[in-house]
Amino acid sequence: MKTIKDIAMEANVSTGTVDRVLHNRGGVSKKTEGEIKLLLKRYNFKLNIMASSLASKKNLKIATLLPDFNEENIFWEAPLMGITTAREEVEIFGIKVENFAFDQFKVSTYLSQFQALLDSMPDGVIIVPTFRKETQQIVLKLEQNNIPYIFLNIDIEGCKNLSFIGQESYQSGFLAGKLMHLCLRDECSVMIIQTRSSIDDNHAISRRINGFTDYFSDNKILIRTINAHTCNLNNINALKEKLGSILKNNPTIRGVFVPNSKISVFADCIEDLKTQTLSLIGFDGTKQNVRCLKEDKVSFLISQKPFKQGYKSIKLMTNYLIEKKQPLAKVYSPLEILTKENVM
Amino acid sequence: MKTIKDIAMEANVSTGTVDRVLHNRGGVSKKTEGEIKLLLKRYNFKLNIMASSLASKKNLKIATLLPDFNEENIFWEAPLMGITTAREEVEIFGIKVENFAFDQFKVSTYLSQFQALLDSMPDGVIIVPTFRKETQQIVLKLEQNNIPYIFLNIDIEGCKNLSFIGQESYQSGFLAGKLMHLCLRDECSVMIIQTRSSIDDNHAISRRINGFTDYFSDNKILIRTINAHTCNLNNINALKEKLGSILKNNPTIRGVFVPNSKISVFADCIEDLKTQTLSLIGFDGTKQNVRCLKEDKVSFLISQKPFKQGYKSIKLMTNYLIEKKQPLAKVYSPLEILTKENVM
DNA sequence: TTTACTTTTGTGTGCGGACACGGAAGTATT
DNA sequence: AATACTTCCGTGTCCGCACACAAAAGTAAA
Repeated sequence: MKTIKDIAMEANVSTGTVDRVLHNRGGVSKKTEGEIKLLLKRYNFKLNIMASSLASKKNLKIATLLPDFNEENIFWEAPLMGITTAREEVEIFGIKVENFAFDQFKVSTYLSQFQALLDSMPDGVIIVPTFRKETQQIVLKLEQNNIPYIFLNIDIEGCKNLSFIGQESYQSGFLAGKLMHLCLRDECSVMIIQTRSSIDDNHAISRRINGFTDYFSDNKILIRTINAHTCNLNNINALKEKLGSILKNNPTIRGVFVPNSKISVFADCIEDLKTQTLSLIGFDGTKQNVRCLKEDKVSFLISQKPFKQGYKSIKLMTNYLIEKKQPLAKVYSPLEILTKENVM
Repeated sequence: MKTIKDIAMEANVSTGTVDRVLHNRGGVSKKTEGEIKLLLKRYNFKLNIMASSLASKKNLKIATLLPDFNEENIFWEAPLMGITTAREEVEIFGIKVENFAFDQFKVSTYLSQFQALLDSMPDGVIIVPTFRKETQQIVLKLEQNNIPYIFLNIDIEGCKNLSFIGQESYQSGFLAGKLMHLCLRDECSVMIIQTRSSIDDNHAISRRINGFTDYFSDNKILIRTINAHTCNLNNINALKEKLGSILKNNPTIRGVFVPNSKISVFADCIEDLKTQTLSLIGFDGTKQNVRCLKEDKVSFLISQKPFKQGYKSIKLMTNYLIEKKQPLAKVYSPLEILTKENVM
């Protein structure tokens, strides 16, 4: 492994000059710069990251902006854990990670937390762009400050984000269709439960539904889908009543598809109704969902490995900040199929 | 973050003494050693790996012993790629990785390649213990030389291996049973194809079969299983003939279960036979198997993420060698379900 | 040619730790 | 008390790089 000193000797210059070329610090004549770059290429020179980050002592900071989580909405815990794991791995490179959390039901907190984030002067930002319009303003400020940013979990087109890390929504719905089809016998109908709330405003949910229904039409499988719209997930009794009446009015329903991460709520409701046997398919391996899987209330979950996504976001940003490694524009997580027999 | 210097100052000793304590180099009085260890604990002192490996310049070496791969048997390519990826990540820590490959059909190459490995004086070894008896001798030599070793993919009980990285075979068969059940309608039979060869001598295959059949008995599902034994996978015509006659004699067969990674071979045979529609379930996402998945010849593959396993083996060994981090005794890969809709 | 200034290059120090070496303190022997 | 050891501990150098500072070389104006 060649060192800077080696290169410098061979180019008949000092290490300082090589250093300047390596970091585009300027102040080097065209001629020597050319010679040095040639040698660098010839030997495929790689900086020794250990020595480099040891010497630099520059403290880079990555800031994250994620929805917060609580008992009811535990989904966002996983990405944060991934971020925390990655944080420990990169802190040795002199990289600090600071997390900001907002209430995904209150736009105002999104904006205020972003302001706090911006005030902390980060060198890179990981962001879950929950609100489309507000995100436009936000990224503008980031771009003004020349701060690179990565979208996590939710994608918004037309931004200059370094990368998007998440799921192929359409395909995940398509996969759900396949699994649902396997669970069903003969002719029957499937209920698709949609939750009307601002947070589902991102297109991911509708893309999942499209993928789901397309699976059946693409494969020429006749099936009736019944769309159920629910609003308040907290009012369990109202929910039960609503679901109960739908199931009663549609006795051919054999499958339930929930295109968001809340299937456990419905699974628990339906369990109590104890009508016909149903196959439930939903998304994300949250604790509650996994419990339902184990209790045979849910047949399949499709997970996007949120832990991994969080982890990756930090790693990619780190690689970009330290080594200027440009990540892929879209980093899609594999679609993981969870069922009773392969969880944990 | 406290440094050695900080600790030394607070203990009124020099950095050298702290260093001696940290590395158990001896030559420190009980009294001062106690004081220093107290401070180390109090501040939860962590060595700066960057500085540490930069200064040490000790070149640790990890050697691997895996079956080789070729056109017919491509499975072992994936772990090796994982190892190669990890190699790049750890070489900065001054760790070299050297790979040795043996012919999994020839015990003699296993032993001779091990000898070559041993001659290279590695500091840690990753090994796929394909042959049970010979492995007993091998690990003895490793233990004599105080070389830690990790079992990859195949587990052998009663050895002092640092860790085993692989799959829960029984559970993976059980999962296969579940998926097979989903694919089947009504009463029918399932053919289990076993390949008689010395390499399947490890218990993993039989555990998979046990898990598979247990799924049906545990869930009180009546199903008939037909065991087909094949020997030579190279003689395609003989294979076709054999499978063809079995299928003809057992017209109720609707599912085919192949408990090793060779399902593509059978899938291609059966395709040509074009008898009844069958659901095929097998293991491992090799190129050929994935092709069959895409061509709808195979319904499901259960993958053990061999790339990841290889990757992890190097990382775990590195952590052990550098930071003396003891890995878990058993590191089980999650059982990944692959189907047409979620590959790639 | 001298002076003033800009461009280009060299040098030195420190990041945190590993380890060789030498020296001080303590113990045993004569 | 002098000598010979052993035990214990401090110092200095180097690892490969970043960066501030100094110095040299080149250029332009007087």
